[in-house]
Order: sequence, then C-alpha cells, then structure tokens
Amino acid sequence: MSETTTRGERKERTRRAILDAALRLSDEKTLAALSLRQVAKEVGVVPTAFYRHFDSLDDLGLALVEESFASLRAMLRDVRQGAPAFNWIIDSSIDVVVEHARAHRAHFGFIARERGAGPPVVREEIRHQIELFERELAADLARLPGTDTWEQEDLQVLANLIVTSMVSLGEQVITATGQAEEQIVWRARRQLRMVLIGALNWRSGGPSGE
Amino acid sequence: MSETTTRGERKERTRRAILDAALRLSDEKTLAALSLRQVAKEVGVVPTAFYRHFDSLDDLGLALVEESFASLRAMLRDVRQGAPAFNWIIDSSIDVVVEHARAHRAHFGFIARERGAGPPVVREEIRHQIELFERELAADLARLPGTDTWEQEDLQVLANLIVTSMVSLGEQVITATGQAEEQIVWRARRQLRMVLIGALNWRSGGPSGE
DNA sequence: TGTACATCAGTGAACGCGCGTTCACTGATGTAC
DNA sequence: TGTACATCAGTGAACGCGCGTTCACTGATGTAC
Repeated sequence: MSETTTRGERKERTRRAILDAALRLSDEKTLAALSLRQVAKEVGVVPTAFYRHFDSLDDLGLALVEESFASLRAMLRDVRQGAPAFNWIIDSSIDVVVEHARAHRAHFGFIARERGAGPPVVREEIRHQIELFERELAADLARLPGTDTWEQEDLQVLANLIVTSMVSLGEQVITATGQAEEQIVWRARRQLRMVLIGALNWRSGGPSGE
Repeated sequence: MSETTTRGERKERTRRAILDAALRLSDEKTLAALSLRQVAKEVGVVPTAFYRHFDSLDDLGLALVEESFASLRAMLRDVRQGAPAFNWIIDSSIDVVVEHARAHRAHFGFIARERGAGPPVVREEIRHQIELFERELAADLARLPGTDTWEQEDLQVLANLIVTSMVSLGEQVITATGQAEEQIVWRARRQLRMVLIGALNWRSGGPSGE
C-alpha cells in the first residue's frame, strides 16, 4: 500500500482525519471545550503529531469554518444563476438550506454551535461569512422586478431577515427528528412567503419608512 | 457585621456570588468550557464549598437559565397587558428587547451562547423557554384585529418569525458597540414592519397557504 | 440569661487524571549525484 | 540502478499544572432546655 502513496498524500490524509475527528467530537462538546489530546486520540495519533498540521485548536477551528461554508457557498452560487423571481426564490432557498443541512449535518451543526460560543477568532469569522451571504442576497434582491425603487438600506434589511430565517431553519432541521422535519419545512415555506408578501407590499401598501 | 446576618442570609449571598461569577466568567468561555475551580476562585471560596450550593456545573447552568429568562418574562408580561394593535406591537417589542439586552447584557449573552453550545440539559431548557415565548406571542396575535380568520398554524408561523427576529436583535445589540447600535435598532424596526405588512396581507393579498 | 448540644457553610489536604507543550528520537520517503 | 544524505510525519518520555471529587475538619450560628 505504501507503494502508491506519497508522503504528501499521507500527510493530507492525516490532516483530513484530524478535521473529521474534531467535527465528530465537537458535535457534543463545542470546540472551546475540546482538548488537543482528545482529538489526537480520536484520530489514533500521538498528541504531538497534531502540531505537524495545525498551530492550535483555534487554527483548526478556522479551517473548519472555511470548510463548513465552502460547499454551502457553492450551492448558493448555483441557485443564484437561476431565474430571478420572488416566488421562485422561496422554494429554491429553502430546498438548498434543507438539503445542505441534511447532507452536511456536521458542518451546519458546527456553525450553529460555534457562531455563539466558539473561540473569539472562530466566532468572528463565522459572523463575517454570514454577513457576506446577506450582501450577496441583497444584490440578488436588487435585480428582482419590484425592488427598483427600494433604498439600499431596505434591501439589506430584507436580506438580513431572510438569512436569519434560513439560519434558524437550518438549526431546526439538524435538531429535528424525522417526523418533525416535514412540519418544519412546511412552516418555513409559509414563513418565507409571509416575509415576501410584506416585501412586495413594502412601498405600495404599508406604512412608509422612518 | 455578623450581628445582623443570619447563617441563611450568608449562604444565599455566597450562592449569588457563585451565580455572578459563573455569569462573568462564561462571558468569554461558554459554560461547557468552565471549571468548577475557576468559578470557586473567582468567588474567593475553596472549590469544595461549591457543592454546598450546587450539585454540578449543569445544575448551576439551569439556575442561570431560569434567572436569565425570569426578568425578561416579567417585562414581556407587562407589555402584553397594553393595547393590542399591530403597529403598537412593533415599537414596544423592540424597545423591550433592546432595553432588556442592554440592562441584562450578561443574561442575554448567556442565553445566546448556551442556546447552541451549552450542556445538553441547559440547551434543551433554553429551547423550551423560547418555545413558551412563541406560544404566548401566538395567543396575543390571535387577539389582534385581522387575525380572526387565521389558522392556528399561521399564527404559530408568524410568532416564530417574530421571536427569531427578536432573538437575533438581542444578539446584535449585545455584540454591537455604541454607534452601530442605533442602526441595528432602526433596521429592526423596519424589518418588523415589513414582517407585519406581510402578515396583514397574508389572507387578502398574497398566495394562499399550501 | 446560661449552658450543652446540633447544625452546617466553608476549609484544606490528598487522590489520580488529563491537559498543552518541550524535546530528542526514529525510520520511511524523497532527492542529488 | 545504486549510494549517500536530507527531509519530515509521527513517536514517546517528561514537565508542571489545573481538574473534579473524597474526606475529615473547624468554628460560628442556631436551638432546646
């Protein structure tokens, strides 16, 4: 077996094993309560070997943030290519979040946990990534019919509302057990519809800003 | 000084000091990463004295959950006595959350952190408390003019949306630094207005449920 | 009021254990010639 | 292809330290008479 693997490949494999072990262990503990030795033990490697791959647990945490957001970002990029329409946004957004939460439960759970309680440097990076989502969504919304006259500020407000709801949806999905999940998704759909009705009536029907 | 304090009073004072110390320390660590000895040291008491007041850190955590929600619940109860009107709900809800987040920063921060990453028993209790808020809010909404024809399900959906936004608002307020806070509150006001416009147009204007 | 006894909040020593980090090392893989 | 040397992922011993929990204790406060 050693005939076909280079030193670099095996190093990478250990690195992956460390990331996976940390993700697995932090599922019930939070990264801040995890020890380097626990991670090393889970990987099946001596504690000092950890330092060949990461400077510290914080460093490992940042790598997990990057990884956790990467696939989600890719998915959303695909969605954003599609037809721009309000109603279409509802189902596709929810589908993407739910599908992603299911498929990458560990990553989503990691974000949900560390977002509020992780090491400061990890928390800040997650906050930053979510803010990027909001900005991208605001830009998408600006291209929709009906938002022509909106102020940038209002687009941002709506984007924040939607992202907050989607984060909450993801948290519910990974917490839920089978049966309840259906209801969660159904409710999320209604909720987002309600939000978008508010948005569509924002300038025309409701009380003006300020 | 010992002339006027009973043994019970002094025990209670130590208990308070432990709660305060845990709240102070967990501001940067999360309860799960805190040690009994750190708390005892912060209080200025020997580690074993801790056991005179709490069985474990989990036990202490539950006491902090109860405490963190108690004053918030009291505030909201007052608000709910007031005039029931959609527009009125916006400002008073936001004011209550913002005022509370400012006045009880430690409690609010505790909830925000432990909600996602605390010990399982603490996490579950917080989830339960938030669900209670949602149910109460749904009951309030049912008494508003215009919701007569709504299904219970939709009231729940709207309540969830509002509570999720309020939790997010609280998190933003305690994270924000002075200047930015004004903008956060201003945006929250617009956001909640948008939500309620959606709600008001829910049956009449928008796509029907399902 | 005074005395004898009970209660119990907080003490301090001790335990075995897991922690992060250091250091010198091993031996397989990689490279230069 | 063969040899000599360099690299470096992972090892294993060792360190001082903080951990949760046990136990017997102290001495001020509380209570019964």
